[in-house]
Amino acid sequence: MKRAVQKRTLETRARLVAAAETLVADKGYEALRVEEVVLKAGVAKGTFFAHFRDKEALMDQLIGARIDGFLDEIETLPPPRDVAALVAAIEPLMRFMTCERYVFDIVLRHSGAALTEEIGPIASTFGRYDQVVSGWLAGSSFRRDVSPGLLAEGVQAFSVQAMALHFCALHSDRNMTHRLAEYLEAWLMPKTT
Amino acid sequence: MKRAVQKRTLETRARLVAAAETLVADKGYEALRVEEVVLKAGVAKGTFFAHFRDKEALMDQLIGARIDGFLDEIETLPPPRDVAALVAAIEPLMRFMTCERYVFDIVLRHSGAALTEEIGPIASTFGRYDQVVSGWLAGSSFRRDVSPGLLAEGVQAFSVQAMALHFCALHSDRNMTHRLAEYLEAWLMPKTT
Amino acid sequence: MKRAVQKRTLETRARLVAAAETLVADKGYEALRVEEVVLKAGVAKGTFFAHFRDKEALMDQLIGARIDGFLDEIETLPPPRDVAALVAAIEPLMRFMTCERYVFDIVLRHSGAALTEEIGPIASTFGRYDQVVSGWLAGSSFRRDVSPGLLAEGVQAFSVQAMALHFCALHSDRNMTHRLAEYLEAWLMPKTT
Amino acid sequence: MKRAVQKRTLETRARLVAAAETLVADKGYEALRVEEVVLKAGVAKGTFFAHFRDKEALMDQLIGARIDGFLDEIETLPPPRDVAALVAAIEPLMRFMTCERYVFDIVLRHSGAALTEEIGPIASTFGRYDQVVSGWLAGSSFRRDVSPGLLAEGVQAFSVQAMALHFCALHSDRNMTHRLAEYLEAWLMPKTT
DNA sequence: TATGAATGAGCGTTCATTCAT
DNA sequence: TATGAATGAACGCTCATTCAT
Repeated sequence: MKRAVQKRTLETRARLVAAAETLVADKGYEALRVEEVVLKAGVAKGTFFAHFRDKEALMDQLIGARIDGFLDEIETLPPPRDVAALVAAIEPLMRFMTCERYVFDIVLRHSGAALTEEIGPIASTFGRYDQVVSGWLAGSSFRRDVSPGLLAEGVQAFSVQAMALHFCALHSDRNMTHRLAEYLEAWLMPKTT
Repeated sequence: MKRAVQKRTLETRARLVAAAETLVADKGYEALRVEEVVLKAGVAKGTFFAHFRDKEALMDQLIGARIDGFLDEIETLPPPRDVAALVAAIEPLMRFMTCERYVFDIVLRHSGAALTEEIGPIASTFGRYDQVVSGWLAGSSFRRDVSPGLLAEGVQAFSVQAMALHFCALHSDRNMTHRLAEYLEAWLMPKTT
Repeated sequence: MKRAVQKRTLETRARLVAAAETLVADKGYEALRVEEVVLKAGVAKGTFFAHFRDKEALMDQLIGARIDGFLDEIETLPPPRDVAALVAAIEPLMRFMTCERYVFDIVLRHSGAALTEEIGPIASTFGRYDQVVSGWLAGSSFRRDVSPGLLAEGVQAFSVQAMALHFCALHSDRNMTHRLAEYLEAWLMPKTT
Repeated sequence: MKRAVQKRTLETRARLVAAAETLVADKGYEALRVEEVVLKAGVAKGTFFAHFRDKEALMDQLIGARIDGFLDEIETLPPPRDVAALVAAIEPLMRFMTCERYVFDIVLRHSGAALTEEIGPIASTFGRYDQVVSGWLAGSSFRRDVSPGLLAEGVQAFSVQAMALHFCALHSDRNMTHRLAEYLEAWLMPKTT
């Protein structure tokens, strides 16, 4: 009995998410309006707020799902052997995160939450991300004098830095990944001197 | 004649800034309202926008000035010999930048602008910051296999990471600097492998 | 200079009130929607709330103005010589106040506020009302063993009672005034023990 | 079989009422939410509306029961000999009715319903109240030139007036009863002139 | 009877920004 | 430059009530 009810709930929630995704695909994340979402989903406004604490919660859900998709993709890849491969693996995800300044801001705002108790969709992806990268770095030819976990955190820090600069400098596509590559070369490679 | 006008202009601007600073000291940055600023400064709302492109421009001014103050302090310090000293030197600045999530967000938003043409107060401070840190790292016992400029960018990336996590994890004061120290140990020390 | 600005303000306010009055004439007070008012007045929603604290404040204004109109009428009348004349004088006002349950409720809610500092339009009319009735009762053949002011308060109390019952009992028009007449006969006439 | 069902029905209803009373004792009448009632009672929202036509019906029930309690108390009293005694007898009831503006509004809304067919709990209490007061006034030294029934209605009218003013004027406790005493002195006492 | 997800209209609010004077 | 009324698009929220199961 409880199941049946939950089913309806899940359906409604799915309808809201689907409607939102359609709208995002059309106009982007920043332009998303709660009004339009409920209209397209064919539900009442109150229903929206019964499912999502606020608009930001929907964004968390939406963006988190997208990131998870990229991580699924990334997890299928073999551990990168060098920085170039690592950057290439991460690139699609970074490109998504920087598709809109608005998206990047949201991601950043949730980036550290992984350490808190109330973990939302985006925050969870950071956990996955760390695990994946840590795994790669654990059994690799990369630097080994520090723990893979710390290395992974550094990769995250440099990724964020590269993405942040992406919004300021001349927006050539190459810059972001090139900059990241340069960072990681210095961060991950065993001492060559 | 021109001078007289400029003088009045500067006075008005100064009055606005002073009013804003008083309000910030009282309620913090996020709670600052243009309404209150013009009220306290004794000018009309329209006047505000004759002096500042938008509210963000005032924030830029306000926060930039504070950061510059910290940098003045930092520049008087002798080059740090180890990571601990480096972290200690940076700490007051980091503490200010994380006094409010809102402030941190603004700082981040302007952090990369240094590479752009239109450089605002906050962006300028990043330039100064980079120079100071680069200078420190240039003639030091820290890692030398990469350029001081790149090293400085790394210090910035890790600082941001540490500050970002500060807002999520359990907010003990120690965490932020400890985490940064750990990062920088791995980033700045000559690799021993 | 200040005057010119105030003029615009007053015009806008007048436009809002006029729009509201048109809508009320059409659909009644309860059906009044802020949305429709601003639409008809051709102003932004924010403007409405810059002029009226909330919807209730507009209602206060609207209903207060109507009551004032009735009081203007009442003031032109000669002091009533008997209860029948008194009731007849008051009747149009009572009829307005009971035109909608919603209106009566608002009037009641503001009825006693005359004694407070923050006196709104409706509350002010109660002051006028009291003065008018007191004046009538002062030099009259009505009961004189209590002050005219107290007598007037009693008239108010019985009017309210009659109106309140109007909404419950069988809604014949005669009831309200008849009941009031009966009350006032007992309240105002010299006691004959 | 029917009995068993009725029993369960009554139990559920009692649970709802008990839950509501607890909540009211805690936060007052106005803050009562159906949501919280069903939560505390451990039933579904729909169940609430299977037992009460609407929220107002529960309020009617709740407040009516309280008033009945006061009337029980009042009925044990000997007929008051003077206005002071009468006011003292009524005072606890008036104090309850003015414990919240919200309560007073509800009471008022139901006050005249006694004359209608569909008599709810609160309306019934007004019937009792009228009977009690009429009884007191019937065989008393109070005014006798008008019927006890009419006198009782006047007492009601003045009580309402006193209570209404209680919400506006300076909220000293004395005002309400003092004002009522003054009213009733003029309303109930035989002509003294 | 019981369930509880869904309804839904509308209010209040926000506040940086604009523009006619 | 200065003025300050007006803008305006959403968001959040409310919460009693309904209805399909």
